[in-house]
Amino acid sequence: MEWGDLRFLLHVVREGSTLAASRVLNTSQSTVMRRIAVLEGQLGLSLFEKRRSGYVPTDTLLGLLGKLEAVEAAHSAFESEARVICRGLSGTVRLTTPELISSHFLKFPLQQFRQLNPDIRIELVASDEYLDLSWEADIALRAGDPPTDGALFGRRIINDTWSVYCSRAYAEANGYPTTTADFGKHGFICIVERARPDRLTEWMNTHFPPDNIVLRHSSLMSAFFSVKAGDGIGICPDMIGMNEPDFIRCMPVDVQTGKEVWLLAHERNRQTPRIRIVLDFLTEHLMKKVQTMRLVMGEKV
Amino acid sequence: MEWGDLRFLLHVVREGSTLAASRVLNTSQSTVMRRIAVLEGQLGLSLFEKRRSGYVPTDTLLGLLGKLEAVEAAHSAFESEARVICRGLSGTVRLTTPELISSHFLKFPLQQFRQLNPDIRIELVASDEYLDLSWEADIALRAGDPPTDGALFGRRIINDTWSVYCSRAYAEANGYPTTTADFGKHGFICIVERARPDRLTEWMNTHFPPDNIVLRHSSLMSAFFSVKAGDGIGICPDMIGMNEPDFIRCMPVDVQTGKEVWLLAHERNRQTPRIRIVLDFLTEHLMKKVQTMRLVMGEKV
DNA sequence: AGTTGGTTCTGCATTTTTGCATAATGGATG
DNA sequence: CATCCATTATGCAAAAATGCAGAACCAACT
Repeated sequence: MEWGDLRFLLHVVREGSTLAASRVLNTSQSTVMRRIAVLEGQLGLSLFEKRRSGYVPTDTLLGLLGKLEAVEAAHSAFESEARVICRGLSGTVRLTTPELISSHFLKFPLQQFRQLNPDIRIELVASDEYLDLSWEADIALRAGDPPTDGALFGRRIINDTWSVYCSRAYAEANGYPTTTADFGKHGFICIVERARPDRLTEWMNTHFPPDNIVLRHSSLMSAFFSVKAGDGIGICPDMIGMNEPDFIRCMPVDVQTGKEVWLLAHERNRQTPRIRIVLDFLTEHLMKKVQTMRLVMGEKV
Repeated sequence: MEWGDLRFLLHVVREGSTLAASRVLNTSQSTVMRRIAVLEGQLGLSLFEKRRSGYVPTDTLLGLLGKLEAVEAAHSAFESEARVICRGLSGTVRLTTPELISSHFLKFPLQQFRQLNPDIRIELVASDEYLDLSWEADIALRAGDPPTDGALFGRRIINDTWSVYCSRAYAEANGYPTTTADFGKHGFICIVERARPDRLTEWMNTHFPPDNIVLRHSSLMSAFFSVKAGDGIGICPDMIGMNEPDFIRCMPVDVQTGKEVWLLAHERNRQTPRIRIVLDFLTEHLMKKVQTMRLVMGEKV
């Protein structure tokens, strides 16, 4: 049996047709159909009920699904491990961080790092989703709940506090509020949550006057650039807002989210020299920034 | 990455060269070499040190070996499960037993069975090696140590006692011994063990006069046919010898091997109708045979 | 009833993979 | 030193797999 046929099988089960599966597999529909046919012949089993509306898995196939998924998991584990080894051999460190932190906060320090360490190549993955630190990335700078995964190690950088900010241009033109009582005279920029609203969303819904919301953005990133453009007033993590020279901090967002910013890596990389070098550099850089912020904001961060 | 390439990789690791691996894989040496080359390109890793004496795995590849073997195991599990399902759907019962028991002891009863149960197809696998009853076979009739695998169920048929036998033709020409004191006047057929000698081998080495050993066979099967042909005197399990009309039992082999004959199946097949039918039929048949043997040999069997 | 948009399945052309034959290399042996 | 036997690696022909185009079917919609 050709092992690759099982990849075709898996995708037809998942997508429901040879056509849809061919799109995922980046091949032609007739190829998928033929590979399934060959597999059925070799196993001596009917795996699908072929209909014009698609391929419907038989009970026989459903009974094999667990084993099939285990095959996929084993291949994924192999490929993941191969990628980890490949990165190690090439002297690459893969760093993941949210979009905003990536583009706004790390660009300059990473330029510095590259000058100091030309042998270490940092591959930056900007993603608002968490990456798996056992294989998808080596280091994460992430904001969120404190980590609970015992296989990770690292340090807490700062509490993830937020404040209301506007741009200098906006303030010069309109003034800026220092209490929520002043909100009525200003325009606001909202961040629309796709997921269930969290406490920050609730705070905005409670305090931003509904009639004064001039823009709604679907991501923090786009909201940030809208505030920076002077379109209105919005909320922003202090770690970003405090370090943006064009921003004026109006007032704190008085919410206990429990979120923190952490710099993390996988336990097995604790002794990996090139990963430690990047971690130590980032830690030093970030702690200096945090000290500066503490001078301004006190112990809350 | 083409999943099938990992099969090629695994076999090259195991066989030590693309040529040897091609034999196992039933393909050409150049195909194997090219598939490895493609895989190395895709992974961005050097997997082998290519020498004229063969392919030597790199440390990189050795580090991936565990994951690679897990891929193979996952595929094996899938294929095994598919075969089990296939057998079930076709109404086949796979019965395994040693060569001698198979050809000599079961041929007639299985003919009877087929007449009584035309809907159940028995696939007989004659093998002196144990087959895995979770997937390789459904039922085993095997002689050896009592089973310890908790996943198997079945019943003990008989103690695996042995005796010295000769053919009727031999006896008519030469008489036959009833004690080891008579051995000096006869020719003997030995079974040469490949593995470490067991108690039966020791018994033969102790009692068969070295100068009187006329033939040495590498398997019980060939020794059996040699005895039957009248070439000499040899040992044989009573379960076979007692049921061979052309054999004369000279004397018992006075050795406690601890071995027994068992009829076994996997616990998960306990309620599978077609497997139960075969089990019940064989049990009945074998217990009748055993009763007959007990009349002759007493409680030792 | 006709149209639309999804699907499966098939014939044929194109592309890719495989196999064959063989050159080249290196280690073991006489 | 020559020979033998193992191997890897490569060019080219053959075989197999794939992709394309389209027929046929079916359900949903107008």
